[in-house]
Amino acid sequence: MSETKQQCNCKECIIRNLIFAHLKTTEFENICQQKAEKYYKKGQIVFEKGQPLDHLIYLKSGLVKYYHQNHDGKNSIITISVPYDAFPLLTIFHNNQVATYNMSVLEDSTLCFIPIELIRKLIFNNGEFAFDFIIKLIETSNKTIEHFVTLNNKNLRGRVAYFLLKLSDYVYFRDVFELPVSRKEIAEHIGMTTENVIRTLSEFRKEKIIKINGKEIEIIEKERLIKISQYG
Amino acid sequence: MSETKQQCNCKECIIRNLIFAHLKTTEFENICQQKAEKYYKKGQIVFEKGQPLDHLIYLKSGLVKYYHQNHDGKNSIITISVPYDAFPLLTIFHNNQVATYNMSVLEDSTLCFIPIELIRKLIFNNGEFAFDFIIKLIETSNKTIEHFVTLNNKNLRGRVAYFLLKLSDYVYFRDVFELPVSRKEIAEHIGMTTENVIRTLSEFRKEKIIKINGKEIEIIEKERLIKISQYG
DNA sequence: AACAGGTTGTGATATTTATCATATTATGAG
DNA sequence: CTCATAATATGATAAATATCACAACCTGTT
Repeated sequence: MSETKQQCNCKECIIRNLIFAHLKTTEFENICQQKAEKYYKKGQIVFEKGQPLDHLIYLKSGLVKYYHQNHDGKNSIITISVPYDAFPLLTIFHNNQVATYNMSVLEDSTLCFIPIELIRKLIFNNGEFAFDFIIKLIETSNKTIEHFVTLNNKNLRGRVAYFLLKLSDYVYFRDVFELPVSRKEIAEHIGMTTENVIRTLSEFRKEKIIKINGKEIEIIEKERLIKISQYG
Repeated sequence: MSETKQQCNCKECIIRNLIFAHLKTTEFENICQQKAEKYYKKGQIVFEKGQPLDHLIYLKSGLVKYYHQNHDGKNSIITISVPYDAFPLLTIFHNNQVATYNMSVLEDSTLCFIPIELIRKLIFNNGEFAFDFIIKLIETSNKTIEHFVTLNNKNLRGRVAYFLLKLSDYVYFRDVFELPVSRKEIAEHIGMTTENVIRTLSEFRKEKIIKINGKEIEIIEKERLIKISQYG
């Protein structure tokens, strides 16, 4: 991890439209001055369970995961989060500002750190900001809960199909992409074993639904994948 | 459902300490005047997916469930919610104020309806309220997400044990209680089939971990149940 | 180049869970 | 009260998934 020399001036930052849309100029400049932008290399850990969390950490570019580590060493990936995703809002002000799960970086990423204290003051002093913040919070937590409910109703093939479609539709916006995670991590996200994820991907390949070339996936028959995802 | 004649005067309402701790007297009186208290009988539906939701509906007494209805008619219970639980906060301001899941009443219950518009105004005008609201939101959504992650790492016996312990420790605060839900609903909450929930409860009975008398459950060997829950 | 360690891949087998069938017992409606 | 229906219960079997074993390949390091 290293702070970049050239920090963003925040003027055109996308996050501004998402949760900082209703800040006064001075408020925004204050945030921009106190923020810290940091660059993480693939695989680096941003924070771990038990660690104090006194910044709102949002993703500017790259890809990250939030995950639980279980007693027996197995992980559960709670969510894979794209730039400007609102998930980080769920990590702050929680559990006395001590992390209850881990965050690490799946692809080289730029993260923006904003002191929680600033966010707290904004909530207290700027009702419009507070409202935007609440809306985002509610949307993102319902989305995450929905994810788990959805998974619970799918079998192995359905889960793998669902995961591939999510990457295609919400992360890469195309039908050919490099898997940003290992088969093991897919398993940790959809609640299956690594072997069965590999096997299912191979099945899809044999059925000519997808092409596989190492980490590269090409979705050939999207319609069938959608069918399988819905219930297969 | 029927409105009760004698409405609560809100003076000693527990919710006041939870999310309305920092209201001015006038603000609180305003809420108290505009709220509506309603009584629901066991089994009644409070709202369904697709229905407009323009009230914050919190539970004063009784027990409720929030649940998804799947395409094939099967349900998934997202959470079972006790009085003054913060889960209702997640239901408002979401999806253009249209419900994305259902809510129904597990035991005869008294619900308090507060117009969302009042909440919105409070968020805008009272920073302390907004902050309390956000804290509760974050706590409850993390708790719900944690629930699903936890379940994913348990087998059938572990899930049933976990469910019984939750009822004992967070709902009834004792080791003897009446199950507020059918075996089918337990299955819908922990993601298993009804038959296997029944079978597992019978197993626990045969192993003298619990006693079963219809809906009444008595936990005899709590330590073993905890062990099974942790990983059985 | 050689090695260690992790990832991917596949088959055989064991285990877990779901499904189907059927009986018994509650519960609610009329 | 009586019937219909749902809930509980249990066994037999089928299906899904996990586990174990092993090989091939890739990647980074010395």
